[in-house]
Amino acid sequence: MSDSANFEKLHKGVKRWIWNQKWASLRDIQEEAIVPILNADSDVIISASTAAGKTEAAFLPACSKIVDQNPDGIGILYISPLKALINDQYRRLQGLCDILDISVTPWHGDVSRSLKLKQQRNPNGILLITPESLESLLLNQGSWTLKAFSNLCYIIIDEFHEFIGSERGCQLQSLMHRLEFLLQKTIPRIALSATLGDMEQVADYLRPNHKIPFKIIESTASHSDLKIQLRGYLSPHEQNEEVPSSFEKITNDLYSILRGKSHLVFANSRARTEDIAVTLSDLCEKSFVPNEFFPHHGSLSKEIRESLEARLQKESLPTTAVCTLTLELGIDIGKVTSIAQVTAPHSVASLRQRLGRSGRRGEPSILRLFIPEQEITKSSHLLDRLRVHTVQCIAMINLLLKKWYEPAPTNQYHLSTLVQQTLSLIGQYGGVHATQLWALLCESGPFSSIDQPLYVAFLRALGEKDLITQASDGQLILGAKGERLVGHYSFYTAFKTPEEYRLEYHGKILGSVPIDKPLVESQQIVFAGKRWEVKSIDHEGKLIILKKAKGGSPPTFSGDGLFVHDIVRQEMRRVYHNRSIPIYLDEEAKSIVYEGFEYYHALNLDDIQVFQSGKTVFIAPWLGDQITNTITILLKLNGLLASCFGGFIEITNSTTDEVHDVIRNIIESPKLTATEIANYIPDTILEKHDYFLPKAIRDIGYGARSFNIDGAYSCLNDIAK
DNA sequence: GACCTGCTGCGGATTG
Repeated sequence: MSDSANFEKLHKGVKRWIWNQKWASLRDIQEEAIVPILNADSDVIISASTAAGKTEAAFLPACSKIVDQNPDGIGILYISPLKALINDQYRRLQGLCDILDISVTPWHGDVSRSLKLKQQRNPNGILLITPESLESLLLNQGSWTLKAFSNLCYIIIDEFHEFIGSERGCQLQSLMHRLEFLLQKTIPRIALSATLGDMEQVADYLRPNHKIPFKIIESTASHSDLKIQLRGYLSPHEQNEEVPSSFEKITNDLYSILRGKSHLVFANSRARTEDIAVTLSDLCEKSFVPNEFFPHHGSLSKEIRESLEARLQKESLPTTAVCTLTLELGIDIGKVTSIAQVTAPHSVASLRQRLGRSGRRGEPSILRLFIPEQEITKSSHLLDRLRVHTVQCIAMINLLLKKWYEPAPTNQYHLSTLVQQTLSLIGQYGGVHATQLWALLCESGPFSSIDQPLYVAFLRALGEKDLITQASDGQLILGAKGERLVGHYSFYTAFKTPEEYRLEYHGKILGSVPIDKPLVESQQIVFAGKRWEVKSIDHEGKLIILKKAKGGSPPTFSGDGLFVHDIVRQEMRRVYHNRSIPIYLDEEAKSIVYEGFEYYHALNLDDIQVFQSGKTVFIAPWLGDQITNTITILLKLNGLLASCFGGFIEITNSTTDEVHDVIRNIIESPKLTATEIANYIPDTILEKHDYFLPKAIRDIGYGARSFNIDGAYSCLNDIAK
């Protein structure tokens, strides 16, 4: 530790723990974090990849501080998006905290009541909690919370990037703000984040009102080397027995490439995840070898997922997890040999996170993309001919190498979360004046897009639904319906979850399927990587009993669309324009992408954005889904039969002349606002509590989230020129 | 073409 300038500033117990670890030196982020955290006069953002020692960078100085000051009550509040991560960190912090004689308490829905009671009687040390459990503490135990946290020194937020831009992130911002208001002091926030994009934006999200300064600590340690291969697979036009489909070719290749070592296969959807896992497991059975391919996604039971995570962690048996974004998050599964991505990734940021899972000590990260495309026939669609899936992958890899990542959406209203936070505050204090609510939540809090008149209309709407009511002294209190809503445990989450049926075999729950995509008796399905038949359905108890079977395909899961960003589509256009074929393409992918380039230039898409094919007119904005959707709706409102897919707008039964006329008409007419466009959308209920709001208010949030007016008009202006 | 996260308080039975 002789090269460390700040090591001596740590508490002697902390230094003893570091010596016990036999570390040769502190990592760069750990060294740099010591002074700003000990000073405790600013927020700190520690940004580094997985396994770079972020946890220690935050806790070594933070623990030094609370041991030195020895405050009554809880000294450090750690907030995590995952219960599993709290359990991991609880184990990791034991050794350090034993030496320092400070207690660590995990606090989430699965933690036993006895452990919580112990902490409630004698609050102290470090508390590890989820946002939902913190919500419950503020709402139900306001006075205990005030006492327990009165000497709080730090709030540490793990996996902070997971929160940015979401309803849950907005809830977290509000909870931290409410806690500071309750304690009447500012608590330094320490955010641990992956290196994804603009760190100034991260700081802005960490403390939107900028009450104290922030310090950004980014790891300079470079990522390990990266090896990429993009493999193309053509699906034959006509399905027959002799020619294998691209799915068969992909699963055969996955089997031969991956078997024998440990890997992650990202397949983008739960249905495809199940399909691939069961096909690979069938291949093992056919070859009389033990199965080593297992699915992992959010609809599988906790037991099934945890046993797979444990098998990966143990590293004693070769194990490949075919997974959705569940294994992209920070659960500790060790490193795998390689990553396989089947079909194009949704975002550059998620591709980066997935890559971070591969590359054992000193080994390079290995990424193989398996991208299917359709064989071209006379009737092939424009998107197939342009080979957009393959080109999207190339564009995303280009951006990944440039270290560009999708920024989080800003200026969202999060009205549903505002319903939750308003009710929670009223529940916490018993009665609150409207002006106090607005001052806390909107003026100084995270809902800064909401001005006073809008909030008054919003409160009136809650009153009409009997969620709140006004007492004789003018204070707002919970209405009968509000009491019921706030009193139920489902109130603590900011996000909506659909109703589900549980799937059971031999008394064991395997997982769940959404209720709006029902299964029928004797239907054969694939689930948890195995084949089943539905034996019986108990609609009352929402339970489906399974028996073993031989056939079947995965059930339908529900989900929303995901937006591709403007920069990705612009990079795709650059790829077409340059016609450069990357060296990491295999022969099939090369010829596929070559076909796409030829078609792009045959249509002269470098110069033309509107073109006709038969009775259909296409528009190629080369922009993200948000702007493309906005333009599509503007065209529809002007009488065209427009729809969009994959970044292209398709107008049936029209001509380029007619489309140009309509575009001219749109840009010469008064510009519509996002809210005005949302007025035309019949169903704008998206988030958990949207149902309580009148359409006029809901549309404000919906419009801001779904449309980009300036982007759409500027694109239409370009086309008109 | 479509991802993920999370949750209380109480009654009653059982055990030491």
